Amino acid sequence: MAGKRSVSNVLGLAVLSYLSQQPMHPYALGRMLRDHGDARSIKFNPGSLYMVVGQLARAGFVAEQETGRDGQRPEHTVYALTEDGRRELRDWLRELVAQPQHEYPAFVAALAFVSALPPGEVTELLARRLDLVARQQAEIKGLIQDSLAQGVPGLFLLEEEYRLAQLDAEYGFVQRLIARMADPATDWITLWADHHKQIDRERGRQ
Amino acid sequence: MAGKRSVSNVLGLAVLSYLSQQPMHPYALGRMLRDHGDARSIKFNPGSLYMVVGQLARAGFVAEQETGRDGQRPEHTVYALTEDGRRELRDWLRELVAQPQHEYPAFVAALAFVSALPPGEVTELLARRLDLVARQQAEIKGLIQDSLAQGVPGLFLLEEEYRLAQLDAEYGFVQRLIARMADPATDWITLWADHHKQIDRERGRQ
DNA sequence: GGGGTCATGTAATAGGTTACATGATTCT
DNA sequence: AGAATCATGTAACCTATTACATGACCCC
Repeated sequence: MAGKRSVSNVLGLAVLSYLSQQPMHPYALGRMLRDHGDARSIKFNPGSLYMVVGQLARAGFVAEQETGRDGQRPEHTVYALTEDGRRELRDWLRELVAQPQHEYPAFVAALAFVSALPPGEVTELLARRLDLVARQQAEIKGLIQDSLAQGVPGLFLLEEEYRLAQLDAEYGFVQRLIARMADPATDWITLWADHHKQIDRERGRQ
Repeated sequence: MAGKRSVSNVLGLAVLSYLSQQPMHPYALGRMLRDHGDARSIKFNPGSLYMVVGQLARAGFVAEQETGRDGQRPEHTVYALTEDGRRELRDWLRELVAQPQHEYPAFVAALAFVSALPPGEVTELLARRLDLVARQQAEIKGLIQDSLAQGVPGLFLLEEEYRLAQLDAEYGFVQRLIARMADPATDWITLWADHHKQIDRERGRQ
């Protein structure tokens, strides 16, 4: 729907969202990100934050409101959302909710080239992955339980539930993959072996 | 396992993998990426390719082998994998297969801030997403069928099957989410309404 | 009262994307 | 023969990450 956003880093979305609740200075935004757990959903490092706020300001989505100070701490510039910023926030969210993006998870790349490893080793590696995925699932479940226990409404835990659903699917996929590789009917062994013979031939030629 | 790879862009993994089959020049690498469909798994644009090849060369993973030409086309530099490069390829793959990375899909960010939109609208947007997810599923299924029909072994379609599994999970999640929002027992409505009252209050204050 | 950590940010550097340049081949 | 596309890459620009600087506050 929107050709190209003037600020494309999703960290900007977080900034717009926080500023829609009250004006803030960048450092406070960073604290929010960390404390409110949104740094799990959005890649965050302090340098990028100032950059993004600068971009948002140039685009007219936020405006310097005042430059204040707290006690004898360094001065800080407080930013507020503009009317354009409010529109951008809603429009951006609409796009992200309604339109699935084509993404590039690391595991997809790994699968695309996994035949460069010998099959026996791949089976072992997948088993290790399975274990680590299970740990992540447990961790997220714990996090959700703790949050609910502290009174956080489920509405604010949707990201984590989504991650969990993705991890469940990944777990199943990897399990089935391991089984398929072990199954003699699959017949990847000869294919795989040929592939490696070719690699070795090439290697000899250098 | 590896502290920090000297080349972190996964496009470099694709380059290492192709070069393990035969020496090539960057443009040919680009063609492979496109034609072999790996550009669906790895973000690719021509500029980045030359950059990454340069990084790999500085790191000693690939080396200029000769500078040739084809017909009267411009000269081109052919690169070959080094022994270090072969090691890096295997090590990198091992890491990517065995260790799940923390990722930041756009939809996670959307979910984290979705309460900034009114609930009625969110339901509609989710329904549209559902439709688009279904289309992607169909597209991938078609792609897999076509490839199998043309004799591509399933071993080289794992990425697409993985994507499919993730999309299935996403479809289910979104469906359940829509249902939960419609369910009176969920009781997000008042919460959500309060949230928006606060936003409006804030808006008035500007 | 000295050693950490917090608050606030800037500057340097590296990484990635877009736009363009140039000649060859191919199409109509 | 002119237009379009392919082959090959370079350069300029923008984005993002890392490293550092400075003074407060806090702890023992």
